Amino acid sequence: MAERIEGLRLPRTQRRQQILTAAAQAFAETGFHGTSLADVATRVGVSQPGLLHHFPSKQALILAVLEERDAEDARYLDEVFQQADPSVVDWLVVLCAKNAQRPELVQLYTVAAAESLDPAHPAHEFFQRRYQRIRQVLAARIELDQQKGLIDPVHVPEDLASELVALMDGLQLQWLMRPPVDMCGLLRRRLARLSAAAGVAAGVAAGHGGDRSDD
Amino acid sequence: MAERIEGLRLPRTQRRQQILTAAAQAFAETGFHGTSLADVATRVGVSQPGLLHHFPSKQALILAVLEERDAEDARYLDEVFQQADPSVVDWLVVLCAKNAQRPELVQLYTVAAAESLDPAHPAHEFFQRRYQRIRQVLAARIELDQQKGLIDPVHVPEDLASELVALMDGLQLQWLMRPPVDMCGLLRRRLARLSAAAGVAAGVAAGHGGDRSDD
DNA sequence: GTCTATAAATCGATAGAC
DNA sequence: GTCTATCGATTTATAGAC
Repeated sequence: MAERIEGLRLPRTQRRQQILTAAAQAFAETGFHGTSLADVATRVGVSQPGLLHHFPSKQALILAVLEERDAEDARYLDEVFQQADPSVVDWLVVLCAKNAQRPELVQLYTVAAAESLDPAHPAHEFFQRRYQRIRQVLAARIELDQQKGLIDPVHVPEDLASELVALMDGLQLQWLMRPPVDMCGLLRRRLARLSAAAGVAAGVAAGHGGDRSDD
Repeated sequence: MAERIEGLRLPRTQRRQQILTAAAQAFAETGFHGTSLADVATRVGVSQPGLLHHFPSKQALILAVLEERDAEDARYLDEVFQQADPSVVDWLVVLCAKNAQRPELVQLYTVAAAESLDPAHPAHEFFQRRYQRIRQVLAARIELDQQKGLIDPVHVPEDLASELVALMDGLQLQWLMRPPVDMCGLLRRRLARLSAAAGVAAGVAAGHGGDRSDD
């Protein structure tokens, strides 16, 4: 958006938002090393030093992009689940449905997470902390769901959290490829077995199971 | 390995192997765009034009690396399962155990697959074909296992194939981070439920299930 | 807040000697 | 098969005018 108008002066926050949006797209497509500041600047319609006026370095730019998107996500999920704290299944299904509407953002995180394995990558520590945090939050929710009888108590919460995060990451990758897999459908079916099994176990009590074997 | 000896002349195939090894490490660490030919050349102990004598371009180099490693993998798996065709569970467990011994290679594929989402990436078509092929092969094996009663027939083979590939990819990513997750342990436990469930279903016949709820 | 100009380094790739 | 030399383009970042 926005045709190039040379030297047009914009309010600080507005220009910053433009830059963050353009940078997110660029980093998603070509990664950190494959993206030049000139790429981003051109998308915004600003000169490359003009871009560096708002973010002091390329490293600062990608970190700002990642943190801004995380904060945006947190706001969205807080809004959807205002009062009640949702079950793990509901939480992940809503998140996946949201992600299905923004492939660029999913690609940004897929690419950046992989790149960040390099200790010299600017987002290396960011992603290490992020994965620890996500697993912790998810494990805590799993434990709550287990107490409510929504998830089979045989699962170790931390293990199931790692598995579900892995599944989502992997499905996102294949969903971004061609032909795309049915990311949300596959996740939903996997999650349905978690709750269905616990429902059977909790509802029928112990001693005799349902007809459905397993997943 | 190999301390730098200027101008040392090596046989074609040997030098090519050196280059492929060094390039695999470099691309794994910093990705395609983040790796320079000079990086790779220095690791090998050769000049940058000397490197380009063996591979005509950077693009040709990364493609050669990826194809060579795929072929190596195929040879290894053929060797392990010489006569019998293994079950899906055995096949994936062996593959995961092998991968656990070579984090650099796992990282190469994790990073390259994510980068390759960009249509302009040299390995874009390579990875699209690769994922299609892997899912097909895995789905065919799943179908065979289902006929043998090793895997619950409720699963759509193509769907389970996508899910297992996703799980492995995602676990690899978390295994490469710190703290690392127990990649093979988590995979094994997930796979155990696939076979245990079918075992129960097949062994006890239909109509009444076991005590174990689900996964 | 945005620009032009430019520094200083590095990139992939080629030419040609040995 | 390997090198030195080099081209031409691109990179991040800074200096300073407006």
